[in-house]
This record gives sequence, structure tokens and C-alpha cells, in this order.
Amino acid sequence: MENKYNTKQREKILNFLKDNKDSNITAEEILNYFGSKGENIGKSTVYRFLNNLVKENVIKKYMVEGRNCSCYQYIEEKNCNDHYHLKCEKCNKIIHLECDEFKEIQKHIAKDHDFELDSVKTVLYGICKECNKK
Amino acid sequence: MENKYNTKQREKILNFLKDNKDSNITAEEILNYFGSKGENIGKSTVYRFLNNLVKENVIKKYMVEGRNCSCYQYIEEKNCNDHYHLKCEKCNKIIHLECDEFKEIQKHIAKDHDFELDSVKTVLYGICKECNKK
DNA sequence: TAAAACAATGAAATTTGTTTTCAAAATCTT
DNA sequence: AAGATTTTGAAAACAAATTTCATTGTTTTA
Repeated sequence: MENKYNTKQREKILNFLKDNKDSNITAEEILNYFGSKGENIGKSTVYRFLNNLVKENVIKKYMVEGRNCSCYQYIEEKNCNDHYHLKCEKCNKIIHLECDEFKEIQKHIAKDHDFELDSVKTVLYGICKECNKK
Repeated sequence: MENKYNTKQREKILNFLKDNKDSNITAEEILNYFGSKGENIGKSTVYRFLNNLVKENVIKKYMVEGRNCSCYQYIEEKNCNDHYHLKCEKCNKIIHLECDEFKEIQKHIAKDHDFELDSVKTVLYGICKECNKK
């Protein structure tokens, strides 16, 4: 029912999201980006397509503190179900935490704290190496 | 500059939030709760006071998937800076994770992954014991 | 405790982010 | 190319949140 036809608008929006994997992209930014290039894309097209992509699990939708609008981010092709993610509070960079020690902790929390951690929904926030230097 | 005077409205709103520490409270719910009791509180008062409380770190503001409005929650008095929190995705219950093993992992991530975890901002999502049985 | 000083309230208007509508345009199928 | 179907986008509608401002309530000062 959705996303059957490939259109110029969709290709542009998706490419923009792919090109900005590490940023918090808002609908407004997409609108402004193409607007200022003279390649105007309709507001409804942007919002509608973003919602479609979220439903299809191609991008994710979330909020960032201080902003009162939704942000969108392209989801990496790699399988991210088996590990956790570190997200820098300063630069929003995402680090894939492939770490056996953390897997042990997950088992420990399940066994001793009776809680099944969800590696997909959980995001480990903090400050990355580069931002820590500044 | 803010929250200098104590008013009936503020007391009521804050008590309502304290009484519902484990729920996702929305501005609309506060409005409806007092509205249906015949103790109407103005919309602007509710939103304004909620924003004040967020700034003062008395409550936190966040989004829940499926809802398109902000939720608010009272922050426990206890010092929560030195441990992590488990939050059940089903019932939204929060468990304080006082766990030495996790503190070790924090050190490991700092040393070997160059990332300083933030125990305040990070929320460990998953399914709690009770919800797992169902 | 009266009065001045200041802050908070709430109804209404406004703003902002997002969604819906629908006729026209684009895309895919035959 | 014609027909069937989907997508687009301007405009209108919507919902959550914020602002405005005259009135009311709270605290301070004398």
C-alpha cells in the first residue's frame, strides 16, 4: 500500500538521510535544504515519506532534549540486534559496542536482577573520546 | 525568577505528579483530572509550571512511542547519580540498579572503549520479572 | 495590617509541528 | 500509448504547546 512507486522526491530525501547518518535530521531541515537549492519538495511529501520509512524500519524517529520536534535517522544496514550502542550527548555520534564483557553483564542482570535487557531500545549515553578532550 | 510563590494550583499539580511516580503523566491528563473534579486549572498554568519543574530538575520530560505528546515524571528524592536505572517497557516501572558488576563495566567502557558513560541520562530498557511471566 | 511590589493565573489568541484533503501530476503496467 | 494506480503539494485542518495581558493572588515593606 505504501512506497510502491519510486519518485525523485523520495530518492532525494532518502539520500539526504543516508548522507547524514550521524546527525539528528528534522523534517524542517529537509524542507530547507532542498528549498534553498531551488529543488522544493512539498511539506506533506516529506512528512508522509518520513512516516512511511519509520513504519518500514528504514529510519528511526526520536526526540532530542531542547528541541520540540521529531528527529529522524537512517538505520545502518548492519544487524544491530546483538549489541548495544553508545551515543555521545555532545556530538550525537553512535558507537557500536561489540563487547563480550557487556554480554556477561546482560546475563548477570537477567539472572540476579530478574530483568531482561533490550539491546535495541536501550541507548547508553555518555561522552565520547573526542568530545571529552574539548 | 521562577516558582517564587506557592499557589494552590502548583501544590495540586506537584502532588498529582508525586502520586503518580510510576506513570507517564501528560499535561492533558492533569487538565482532565482536576477538570473532572470541578477544580479546573488553566492550561497555561499547567504547561508553564511543568516547564518550570523540568528546568528545576524536579520532574523529567520525555516521549513515549505511540503517543504524540510529552510525558512528565517526578524524580525521586534519593540520590540517583551513582547508579543506573532499569525501566520496564511494558509497565514503565523503574528499578534502581545498585550493582558493583555494572560499575566495573562502566570502568571497562571508559578504559577500553574511550567512552564516559552517563548514569543519569542512560536508561536501561527491558522487561521486568512480573511482565515476563505474563 | 495596609499598601506597595511582585508573581501567578487563565481565557483567548497565537504559534509550531504535523496530518489530511483532493485535484493534478507522475509512475508503473498492459 | 492508454489505462490503472500511486504520489505530489498547496491549502486547510489539526493538536500540542506557548504567549499575551488584564485580573487575581502572594509576599514584602513600612
